[in-house]
Amino acid sequence: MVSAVQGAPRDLRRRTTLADVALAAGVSQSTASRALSDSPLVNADTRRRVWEVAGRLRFRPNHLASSLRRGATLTIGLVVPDVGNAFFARALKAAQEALKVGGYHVLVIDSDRSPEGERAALDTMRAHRVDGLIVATSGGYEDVGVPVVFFDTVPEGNGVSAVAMDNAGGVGQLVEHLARVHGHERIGFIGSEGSVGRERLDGFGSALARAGLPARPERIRLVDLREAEVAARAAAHALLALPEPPTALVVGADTIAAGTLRALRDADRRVPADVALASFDELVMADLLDPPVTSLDRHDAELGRRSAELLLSALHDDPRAAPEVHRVAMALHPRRSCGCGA
Amino acid sequence: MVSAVQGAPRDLRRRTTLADVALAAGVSQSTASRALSDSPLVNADTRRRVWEVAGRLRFRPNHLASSLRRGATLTIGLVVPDVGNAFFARALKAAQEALKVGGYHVLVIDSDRSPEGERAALDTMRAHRVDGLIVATSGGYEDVGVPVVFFDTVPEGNGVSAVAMDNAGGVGQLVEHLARVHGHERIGFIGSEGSVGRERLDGFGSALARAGLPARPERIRLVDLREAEVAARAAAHALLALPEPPTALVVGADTIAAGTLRALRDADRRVPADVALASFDELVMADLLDPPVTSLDRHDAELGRRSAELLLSALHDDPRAAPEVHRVAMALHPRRSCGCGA
DNA sequence: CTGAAAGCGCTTACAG
DNA sequence: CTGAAAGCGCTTACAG
Repeated sequence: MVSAVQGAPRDLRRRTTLADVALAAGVSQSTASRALSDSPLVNADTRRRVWEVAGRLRFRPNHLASSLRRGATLTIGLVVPDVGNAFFARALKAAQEALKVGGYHVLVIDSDRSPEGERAALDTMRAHRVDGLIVATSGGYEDVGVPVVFFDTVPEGNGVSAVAMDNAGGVGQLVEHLARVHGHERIGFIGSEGSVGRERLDGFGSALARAGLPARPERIRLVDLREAEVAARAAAHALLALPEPPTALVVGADTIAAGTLRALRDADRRVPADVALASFDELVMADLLDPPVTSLDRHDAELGRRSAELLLSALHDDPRAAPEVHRVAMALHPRRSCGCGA
Repeated sequence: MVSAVQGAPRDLRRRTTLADVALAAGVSQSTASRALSDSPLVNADTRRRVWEVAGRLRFRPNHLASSLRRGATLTIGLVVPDVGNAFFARALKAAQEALKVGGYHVLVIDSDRSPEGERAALDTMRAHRVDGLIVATSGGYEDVGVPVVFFDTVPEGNGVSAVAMDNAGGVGQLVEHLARVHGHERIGFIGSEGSVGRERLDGFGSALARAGLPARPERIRLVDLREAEVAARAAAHALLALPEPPTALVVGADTIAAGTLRALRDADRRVPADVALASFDELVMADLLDPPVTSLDRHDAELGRRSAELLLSALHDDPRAAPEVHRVAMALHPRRSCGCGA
């Protein structure tokens, strides 16, 4: 049976409360509470009886009341730049699964990739008295007074726990592959703004240097991730219009790769024959694209899961445990777009 | 500045409470409360003073306490089969945005596509005293006693509000296009289990009949969405191995399309020359696939947004308003995989 | 316009 | 092992 939106008047069908259970079980509210929390302080028969009555009356303890009283909500706040994005959606899913094991639930708020949005999200988290936070920051982070684990980004400062990809190392692998294996010397880069983008950009610079290639500022473009596909398309067109256009492109995100592929198609450039392409993020269904796009392996779920685990250990084990920064190593997955394969 | 995971001992840095604000502002707690809720019952000067003090002390009202007292949490529960899935992730994002306007926050729980997971999710929602629910059911729904809007699925029974795609009509368009425009007579179907899958399957049957084509049970396969890509690949192989294999395939989801494309590639079938393909859901970056896949347009965000709006109106306007079922009409987006285009 | 007091539904010292 | 009572931090009749 399914409830109508109209439902019954709130007042009549009062929810059953602990007092109701205690009354029906013929014990005090204290005892009922202890019985239901499986306290050893309660007689086995009493416990059984209380549980039985609670079941019969369909008692669901009011989480608000118990949280208020105990000063803990068993709720974790997750702040992400964009829940609709595949990376964050999958990380969320994995974090949620890991937190469920510890009995925690998740309040997710989307910061919309803006510092103000993030501050508003953190405000709400504070009002909801979350026990801990997992934050992929867009630059608006401020202390909420509960344990935090950052993910995706690693903010500057000490005493911070974080789980992030090895951004610089990952981009390095892409550049190295294009340079060493495929002999490219004019490599362009389309990246993103923000701290993750900056790490990837830095990685690009260092990798060029290591490969003995000149750094040419005009071959670098940064886009706003809020409009990545469109902006990347424009950026790619700009790179193709250079007097000496790049023969290979490294792009800093899957959405940027999509925009870039469209630009290459607009401009009738074959990939990889005319321009090679390698993307940091693996594209969804990368193997089915035309051409399949070379990228680093994804670690969406792993990042989510590990952040959750780190937070759980901060919450449970030793609250003063040394903060840890985990960098997830990235592995290259060559496909046709860089020039590999058939 | 960024907080360490260790943080300060909970006991010392007590959060500032309404009583603190009242004390510092030299008013009673009642007046402080009224001032902060912008009640007209309070003197303008008093109000200003209280606000000023609250700001200075960085007062954040405890949402648990006010929810407990007022009997409303301003929180909406969203139950989805799989938050990591693009459709649900985007619908979630849109629902969240629409609910934010009404001052509501969202507690999301993943049911993992199982009735038990859904029941557990609903139990948690009840414990958290959400004010309303948006549910994409996996078959475990039971009344929680708050207004509900279903989305994606339309449960049987009266008095239910729901927003869903026109599943039967959508599949009908795909079949009709393959039959009428491209002349296919042997059309296979790979769909999914569950109520949405059933509607799409039914739509397939009716559309075949309308097109005057025979219904051949062996040309139909249903897969479990929890392993859609793998299962669809196997199902497609099975269809290709039939004595009279289909010359065109209609698939009931984007993930099924992905598995099917891989099977066609395994079997060296060209698309659309050997086998045409049309998918219900648009694939991510559909235009960049090899080949671009014909599908219906996506309405992820629209479904999320409209569910949220329906719930808001049930919550605010008239609690006894007649339940509404919205069916979103689907539009065909022909691409190369069905035989259209260059 | 303001304040003292009750109460939302729990949990947990405290006293037996 | 059990119960009476206090209290978590708010909001809101009720009385002035």
